[in-house]
Amino acid sequence: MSKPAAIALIGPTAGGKTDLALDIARRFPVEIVSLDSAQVFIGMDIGTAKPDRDTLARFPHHLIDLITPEDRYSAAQFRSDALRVMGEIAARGRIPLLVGGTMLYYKALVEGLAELPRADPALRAAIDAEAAARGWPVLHAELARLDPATAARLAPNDSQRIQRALEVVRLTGRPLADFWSSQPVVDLPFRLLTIALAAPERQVLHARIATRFRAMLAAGLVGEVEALRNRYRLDASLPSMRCVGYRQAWDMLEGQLPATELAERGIAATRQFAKRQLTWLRALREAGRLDMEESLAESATAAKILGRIEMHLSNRDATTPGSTA
RNA sequence: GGCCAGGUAGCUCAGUUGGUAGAGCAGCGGACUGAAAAUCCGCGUGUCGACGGUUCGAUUCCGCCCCUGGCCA
Repeated sequence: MSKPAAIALIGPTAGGKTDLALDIARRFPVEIVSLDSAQVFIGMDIGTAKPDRDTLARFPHHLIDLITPEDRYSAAQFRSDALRVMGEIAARGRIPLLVGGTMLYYKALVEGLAELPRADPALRAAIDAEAAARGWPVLHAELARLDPATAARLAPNDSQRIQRALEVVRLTGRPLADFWSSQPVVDLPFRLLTIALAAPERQVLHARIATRFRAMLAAGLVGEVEALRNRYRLDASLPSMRCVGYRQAWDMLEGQLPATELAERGIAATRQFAKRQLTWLRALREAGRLDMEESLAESATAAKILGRIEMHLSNRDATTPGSTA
């Protein structure tokens, strides 16, 4: 019994993933599954570079527009949603094509996660209040008593991870490492072909990022954020409003950022985001996770990738070539 | 043309009572298990505008020149 095929197309922002995904969708019986932590938000369209209505009508995307910007999503939620949706697609006789740049989600899907308690908003609020009063290093010191191993690998100012580690240990009485060591080894129920769309030269990537962000502003990004502020109860600490572009537009609307600096700040934030994605990509390459790594700089690249996908799809089970379907 | 204030890292600037200089931002590298487009860690040699002079030694003092901004003609 061979596993169904699936494809993942990952790469840095502004790298050309979307266009290539549509090429693939025209050629093969795939359904696109978004691998993107920002496109899950309803109403956040311009700044997350969601495909337009016509494109979405022709090529339905899964796992976009799942929650409002008031709500929170997570890697664990993604993993469970993605596995469900991928199973449904395969049951229809089609092939899931994951497309996006949220590398933690990719990793969570492929490697799985420990069986940890989910986020507890009340506890997090309490921890935030403590941190505001005493500072994160103090909480880091507290963590060192409750979960020394985790505290040792976290910096005293790593607010988010200190908070999470404290949350887990206060909720369960067990340190994080405990959960990690009993984490089940994942056997992904798909034959996954992972294609990394490598960034072009840094200069070229930066130019593309600048052009794209200016286009977002021209398309009304600030108006989009204003409309969201009017419609929902939002604040600057929400994950939605911390997304690249949205954070800067928010700051401008709050009078914290001069309008003349919006473009520059948004572009810089996007570059920094892309750089972190590239660090992930290098780590994934070194871990042997990438089946193929191509740059769109060459005109022949798309054809090469399509060819590789064709091979992957015709190969019913690469690990046991002799098996019958 | 005269006077004043400046010319120091990619940008904005600090500083050196003369011993060749450091912040923020940007950039680069890294980490990453329910917020991940998040969060955090590390990395600072640059003709100190040019040319002369004084000095053991000048980015610092002096002279002259160039450039920028402002004011006055």
